[in-house]
Amino acid sequence: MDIAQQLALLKRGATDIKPEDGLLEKLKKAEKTGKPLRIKLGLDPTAPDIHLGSAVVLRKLRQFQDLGHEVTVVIGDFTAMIGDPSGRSETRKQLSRADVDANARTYADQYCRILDASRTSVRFNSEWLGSLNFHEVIMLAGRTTVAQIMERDDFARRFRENQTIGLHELMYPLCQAYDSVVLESDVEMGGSDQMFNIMTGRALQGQYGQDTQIGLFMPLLVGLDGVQKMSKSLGNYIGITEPANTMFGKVMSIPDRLLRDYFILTTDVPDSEVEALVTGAEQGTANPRDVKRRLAREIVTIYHDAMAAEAADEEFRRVYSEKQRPQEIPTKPLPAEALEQGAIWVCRLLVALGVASGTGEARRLVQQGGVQIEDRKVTDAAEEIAVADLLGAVVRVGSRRFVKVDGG
RNA sequence: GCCGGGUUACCCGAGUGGCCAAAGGGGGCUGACUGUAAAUCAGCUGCGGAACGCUUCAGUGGUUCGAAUCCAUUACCCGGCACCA
Repeated sequence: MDIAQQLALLKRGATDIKPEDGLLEKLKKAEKTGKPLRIKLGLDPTAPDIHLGSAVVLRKLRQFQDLGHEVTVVIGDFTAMIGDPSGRSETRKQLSRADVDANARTYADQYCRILDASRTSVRFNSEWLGSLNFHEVIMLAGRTTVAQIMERDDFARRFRENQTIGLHELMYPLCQAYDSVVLESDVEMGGSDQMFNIMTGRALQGQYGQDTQIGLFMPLLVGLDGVQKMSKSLGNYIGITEPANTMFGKVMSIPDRLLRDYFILTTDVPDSEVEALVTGAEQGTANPRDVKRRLAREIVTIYHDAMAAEAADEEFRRVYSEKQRPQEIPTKPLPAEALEQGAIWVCRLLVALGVASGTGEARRLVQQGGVQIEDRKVTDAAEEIAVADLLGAVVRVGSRRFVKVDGG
């Protein structure tokens, strides 16, 4: 692959590269010297679950690796004690050593599904930040100015609005920047919210007389709700370890307007093809549902395999397009009370099967016509169901929840 | 330490003595429709076998026939000021 092609590949999906022509320079340098580039990614040790959103950056790193470069993942265990002030108002809680280690292990299990482990090293930034003495810290702080640090949007805003800014928070960008100095990184990746921190790294490297890193920024992937960024805590995420069927279904539930972003950021489908697919969906020459199915298959193939994707697609069509039962239905035993009395109140049954949290909710489901027992819609919320009608029967709640009653 | 503001359901947030199980929005759930678990529209969304009852508005204790609402107090959060320099 020549350099122009490499550049095009690496630029795909990126929101920003700073400086713009820096990446080209770096690639040229690597080719000339034969030395791989060092790509750095800082990770927060608090949230170990990798989802499609966090995978956007990881997949970009993988592209670098496939081109022969080296990745260093920095676990910000030291900086976590400060808490990156970006955006959030509440101070982050401190993590114990054990928590950090446990989270890091979880990361390791997950990131190797995307990264090439042989070209990845993992470092904790407490390794070098933890041993700086106060004199060194002050000297480090002297490399920058208050005016520079206060350029950061959220600091500027908080200052303007008379909100508290801890002095230690001002040190955060400096810590992350120092990581880059220690690692002598060539490229630092991050979400678009990392702009300031990464550029501070670039400036600090210059202060230390190093070749300065460039920042490569990827957009934040919008979650299933179509509004907020994908995150575990908002529940609008697709985890990369989720079962194929779940993953497929979740992809099918994204709003149509996110199709282009998802194709570009989460799959390897070539740009030209993405464009054709998406415009087809937008102009009605292609069924958006089918375009989305294609997307879902691509994604499932990446994290499972082509066969699993095919099967998930089949299953989806079966259950949602043809309104049939899924292949596998979880089985639950018939509640004891039903056996004793020969019949059971529908609402109590739904609670016992775990599809309703209380009889109030169950009553609502029945009244709204969402409950079927063996293809018969239950309409009377007071109905008693005979045991004979229940053994081995499939209970359907809504369009996607199925439970089979144990046949005994 | 002082002064002020705050704490309401999954989340945000209205409510300042009865008409409050508590507006509105978000989220979730169900239905209709279809091109799909998209979009749109409609309903539901404290608990209970349910035109009745029960438990809720940070905790506790009061006032009152009656408290999310008034008083006292405790805890926590947010401001400001002071102390110290």
